[in-house]
Amino acid sequence: MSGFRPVDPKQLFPELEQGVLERWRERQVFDRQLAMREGSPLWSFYEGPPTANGRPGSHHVLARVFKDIYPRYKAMCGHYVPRKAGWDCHGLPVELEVEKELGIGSKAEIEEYGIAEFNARCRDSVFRYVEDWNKLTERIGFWIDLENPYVTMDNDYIESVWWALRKMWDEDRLYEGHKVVPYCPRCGTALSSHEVALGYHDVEDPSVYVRFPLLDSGDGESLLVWTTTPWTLPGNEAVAVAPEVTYARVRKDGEILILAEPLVEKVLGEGGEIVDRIPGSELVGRRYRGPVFKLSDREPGGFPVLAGDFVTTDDGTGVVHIAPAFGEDDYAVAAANDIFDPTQHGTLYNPVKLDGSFDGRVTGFEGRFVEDPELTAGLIESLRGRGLLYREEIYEHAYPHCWRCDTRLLYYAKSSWYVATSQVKERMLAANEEIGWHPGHIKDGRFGKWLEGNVDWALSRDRYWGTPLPIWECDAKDCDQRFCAGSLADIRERGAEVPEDLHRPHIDDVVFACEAEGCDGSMRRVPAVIDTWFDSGAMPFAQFHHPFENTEEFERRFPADFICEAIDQTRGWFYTLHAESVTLFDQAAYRNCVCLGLILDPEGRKMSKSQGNVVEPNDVIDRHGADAFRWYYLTAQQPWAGYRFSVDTVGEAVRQFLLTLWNTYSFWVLYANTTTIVPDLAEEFAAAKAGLGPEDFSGGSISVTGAGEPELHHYELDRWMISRLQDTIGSVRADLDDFDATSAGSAIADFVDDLSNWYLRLSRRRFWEGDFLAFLTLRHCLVEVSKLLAPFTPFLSDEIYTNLVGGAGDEFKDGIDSVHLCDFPEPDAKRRNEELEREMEVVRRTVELGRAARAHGKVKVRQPLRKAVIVASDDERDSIQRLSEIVVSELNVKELEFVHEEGDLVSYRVKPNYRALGPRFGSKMPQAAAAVEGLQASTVARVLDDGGEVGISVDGADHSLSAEEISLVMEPVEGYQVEAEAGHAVALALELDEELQLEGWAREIVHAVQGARKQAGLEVSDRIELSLDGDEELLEAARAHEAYLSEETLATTVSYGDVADGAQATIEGRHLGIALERLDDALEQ
RNA sequence: GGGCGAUUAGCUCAGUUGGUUAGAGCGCGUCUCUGAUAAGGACGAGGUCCCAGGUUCGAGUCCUGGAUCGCCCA
Repeated sequence: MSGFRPVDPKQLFPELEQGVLERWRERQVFDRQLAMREGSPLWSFYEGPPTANGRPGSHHVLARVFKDIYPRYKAMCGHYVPRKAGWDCHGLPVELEVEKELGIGSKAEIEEYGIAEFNARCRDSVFRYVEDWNKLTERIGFWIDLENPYVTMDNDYIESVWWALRKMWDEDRLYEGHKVVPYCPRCGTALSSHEVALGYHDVEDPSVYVRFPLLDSGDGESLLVWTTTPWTLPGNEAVAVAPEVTYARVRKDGEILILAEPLVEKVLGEGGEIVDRIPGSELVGRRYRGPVFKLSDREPGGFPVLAGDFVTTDDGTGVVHIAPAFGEDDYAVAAANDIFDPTQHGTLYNPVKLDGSFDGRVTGFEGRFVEDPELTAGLIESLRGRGLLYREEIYEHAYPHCWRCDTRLLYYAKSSWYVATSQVKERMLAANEEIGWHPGHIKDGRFGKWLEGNVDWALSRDRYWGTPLPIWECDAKDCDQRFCAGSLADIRERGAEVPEDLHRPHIDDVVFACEAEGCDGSMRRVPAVIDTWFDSGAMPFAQFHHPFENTEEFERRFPADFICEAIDQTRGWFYTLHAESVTLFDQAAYRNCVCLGLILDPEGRKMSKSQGNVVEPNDVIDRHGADAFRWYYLTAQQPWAGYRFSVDTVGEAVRQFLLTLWNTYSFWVLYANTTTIVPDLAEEFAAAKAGLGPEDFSGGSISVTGAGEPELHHYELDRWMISRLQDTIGSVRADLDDFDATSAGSAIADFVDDLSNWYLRLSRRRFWEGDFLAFLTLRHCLVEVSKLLAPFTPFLSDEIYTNLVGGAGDEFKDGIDSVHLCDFPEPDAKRRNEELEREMEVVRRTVELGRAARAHGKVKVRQPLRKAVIVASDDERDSIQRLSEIVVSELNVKELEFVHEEGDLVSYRVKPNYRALGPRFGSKMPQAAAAVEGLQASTVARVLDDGGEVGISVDGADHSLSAEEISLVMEPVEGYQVEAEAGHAVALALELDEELQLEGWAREIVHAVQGARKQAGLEVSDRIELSLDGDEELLEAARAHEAYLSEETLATTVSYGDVADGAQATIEGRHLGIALERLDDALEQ
């Protein structure tokens, strides 16, 4: 092998990623991954279609990162994971964009402009930013098939949607209802409940208390009525009271007001006198003077008081004004009391036109828009002028607005087409039980509760750019013939031409003769389009044009194994998929759903354009790279918790993890490239000696070595690292199987930290000495980590993999030239050694304590010390002794001494093991604990050591305790310079003799010379001629350790006392002059 | 008004069936290491685990009530 691509330790990741992207394109890695897994068990992913008529933002990156990681993981685990992109095309947002461009704002203007041209513009605008989307998608490494996306406006897609509607029609699940619905007067269309849910804002409305004078009452009594929507008063036709509630006749300021008794004080305040109490039922049937406002077609007269079970005394007055056209309860109670006939058109009194303005009947307010504050003021003024206004106040409440155009919604009686989802509510709830929600509380919480409150889906929209509702009605007066098309063939069968474009207005031109007996009417399409959400919920089958073709493909991929969107889709896509799937196929559409939280700015505010706190994804990527962006999202916290996010927080993710990994990798490559190549034989020999065969190392195509042969304790370090790798692989798999990228990521980060800051730091010397086993171990770990990381950070991991396995010459023995074509690592129990991992933990803790002791004793690590005295239990002592070389060299001491019996350094303390004893002693635990702590520690130690049991007495009863129930803790005796934590301590012998002193100075000199080498710009492998001058004590130290000095600094000769001009150093106040010359230079002279 | 979630160090977050010294990273201060060096390590300061009750031998963890924030609904 011809070495490895040199690695720049200061590599800019965004640049690197461009190169990797290029390589993926050239080698067609994504296509090959798919091809390679074809025929394997399919793992199905559904892409929730975004709309490409806006630019993608950071929150889209979040979704796309999580949509990417699990499919990548499953593909590496051996599944075939096709990933089909999709685009959501229809709907109001698109229409609104076009309206804005055209400078128009009403349906009348659209129709004047022409539906054909309008929809053509919608079609064009849908993909306006698709290039931005495609670029960003590629740039962040989201692997999805953008070449063959499903497109909800395609005829094939529409035909599948029609098929679904026809199926529902055949099952009597599609019906026309006349209902009071939330209605946007600007958009001219009703909204479904999940759309309404999107648009609640807090608003301050004028609320009014209005007198409704009762007829037939001698002394001027009035019902007191409260409303927050004065514009509905012209539509008033009745009031409702709660029959069970007691109402009060209250005299105040010379008039009598009637309202619910519990509300008297709240509404009227002090000074009212209750003159009489009457049950609500007695009010029913009385009449008041109406209408409230002058109407050109209504004579003044008596309007009725009705009983309404929806009337409460929570707020208002307990007397509810009834405007049948403007409220669901109003409509129902009025219909029930024969105020109008719901089956007869025109009997419902509705003085508001579809555009939200009063019609000509509202005298004095004709043509005024009902939500206009000035109109409201005018209405209130009129009430005041006629002495009907009792009080006016500001009422703050949440009121629904149109989720797109922000117009206040009206509740308005309209006819609309519905899907009877409430019929399948129980089945939806049952299917929900099968879904794995992440986080889990969505199932019974937000989603489950939403399903329990299910109401029928208002499907139709009186708009233009959407899937046309495929229902035709006969236009003859008395004919109720209707027809729902479930395919293009259905239309052709009736002798009509199918237009090339199924959208309006072309489909509106499709007219058939009525098929009813003796009817000569024409069948015309109901002009509505359907809720866009129905389109996206239809994607499981419509993306394949099922059932007209690809039915097998649909069946293979249904239901999805995994979907993922932001949590706001609970009532959006998560619901529409579920509702359609249960209605059509009686099962859930997805098996697992990951919900993502919101993206907030660093102050915790929602990111929005108007606040100016939006982070542009490309800014993040240009600065830190896509992997950093991905890594941040994947590991910063549980994704559903939301993110406090800025360009800088992503930078932290880079420094902490990616750079650590990169440094480790670049270290390996640096030394691998400066090391000579030797036969594979030696490599195998060494590996065998370490208990590891060549099969234990991935790749296998490299051979590196040098002069050094590993020492025994190095094998332990290698084995430890390999064992930690198995552990990490196991937990990463478990976490990813559980859709927990966060935990998986932190397991990898922990491993890389161990690799870099323990394994590598302790092994550096082995690398510059050319210890092949160290090279193999580190390389193996890096290669395996690159596989673990491939779903997380696909760029960096592929860069590392291709270089370490393929080398500079791209020589891939097995043809696998990308990490993304690899199998995901599997843990190998044989190579796991938990005992060793525990031992290493003890060693690391000991070293940490020793370092702390040095810091406190103010002795540099470079200064060797005679010994470290370690307090440890027997087990721990064994561990430390087995790995004593590590401790000795890390602490830079000559020897270790162990203390495990009571003595100068340590005393025992006996502690109860609460976890073990708690269940046994229960409420007697405090006494038992006291008894244990009162035991003679050294005796207990001896007895337990011999495998015996210790007796205690609690409340007169004797108990014997085993070793597991008692902790023996060693504690350092006070008064010594030691570092201690629970049960462990390390003390250092701080006295220096001459030998130690000289050795310490020698190391200082090496350090100074290394600094000079570096300053002179030498390569790490350059040999030098070295001259030293200065303090005699230092020179003596240099002479005493000359071999060590030359070896460390690669000095072929060392001379003394003739340094004219060189580097200057000061060691503990003593002067040292250093001159060095690179050997080649020296030879040339 | 209802539902769901959150509240742990200055900041961002962990905290595994309840078990007796509550952790990490960043930031700050003091050292240190250095043939990975715009990194690494040690030490230190910094916590009424939102509050109040309760259950328990024992509560950051379980229960009840409340506060604040967020989301969702009405």
